[in-house]
Amino acid sequence: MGRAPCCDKTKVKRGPWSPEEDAKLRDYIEKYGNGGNWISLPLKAGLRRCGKSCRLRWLNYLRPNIKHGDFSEEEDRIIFSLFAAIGSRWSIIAAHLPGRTDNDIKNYWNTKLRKKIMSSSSSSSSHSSAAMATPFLNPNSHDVKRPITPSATIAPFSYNPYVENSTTSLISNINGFEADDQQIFPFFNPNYPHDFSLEDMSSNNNNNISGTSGFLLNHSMCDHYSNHTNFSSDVNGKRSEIMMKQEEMMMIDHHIDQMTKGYNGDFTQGYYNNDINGHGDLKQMISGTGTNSNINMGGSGSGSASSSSFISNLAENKTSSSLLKHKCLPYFYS
DNA sequence: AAAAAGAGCAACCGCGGCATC
DNA sequence: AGATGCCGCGGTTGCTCTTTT
Repeated sequence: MGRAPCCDKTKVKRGPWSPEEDAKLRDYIEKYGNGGNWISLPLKAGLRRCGKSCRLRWLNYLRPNIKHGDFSEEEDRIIFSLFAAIGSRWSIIAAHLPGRTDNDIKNYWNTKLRKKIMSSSSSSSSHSSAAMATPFLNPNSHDVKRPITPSATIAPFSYNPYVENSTTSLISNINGFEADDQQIFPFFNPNYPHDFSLEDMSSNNNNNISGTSGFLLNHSMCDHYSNHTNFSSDVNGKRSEIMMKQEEMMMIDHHIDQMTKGYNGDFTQGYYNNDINGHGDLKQMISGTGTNSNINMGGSGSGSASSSSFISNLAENKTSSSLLKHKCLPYFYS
């Protein structure tokens, strides 16, 4: 006994949308929105279409700021990296590519990128972004563990104290990796003989990971740092790994350093801001509460320090137990 | 020039999860 | 607590256009 159909298929039009239908749908949504109910929308908008079809048409084609056309190399790189990290969760990947839809990315992957990977994986020792994603193409691989799906671990939209918007953050979704380090590491980093720290990168000028965007922190590291702050890998009772950009690691490092040295005042003055770290996760990641506790860099407080001086200032404050010295997995996206 | 094969992509389908009753 | 309805997602289909034979 299956689910009842969402609409009467014999009474709705199917197949390609005409310009007239597009105009009706666009006009209606621009005036009234979808009213929180796609099923009833077609009737109100004067369309003989299934509500799901309307939703799809709007989200994938008519919505403002949709980007059509060729993907850039940077977008390729982001897709490869995220695919390597989280697999075929297209909506999450799409959230990191403004203007691109999950459907677009999925199609692009199936028609272009997968072939690119196949050719890349056949060449033996590639360190390319494409090669990083190859493990997913071989589900029987003994070397690689796929992350189990979020639905099997935690609800995808359940509260996550590390993020302000759980629906769009990669960090929230990386919680799907409910596995231990030994499983995660070879999966995520199949092309590197060992893992790297941020310090390795700066001191050795290690070209192998030039272009990396950040690191995957395993839950052991998160647990370690939970001694200093509320920064912890425990989310809703589930252990999880966290992806962080280099500057985010530096900021947390500095925060911990200050606390270790006895500073226990309010970390309210912002050198945290979106301009620097690119997304809004860090604030709650550091504070654990989502209320205040931003890090105080100790500068003028303008919050507008340039990213480079800001990072170098932070790097000078590294402690011996620095986060920056931990071996982590490099990852590659914007 | 015509047929076949391949590529690209919009749209459909059904399932899982969440919200509500 | 269970039933129901809706949304969102990922896999798949099938149409159209292009390339190859």
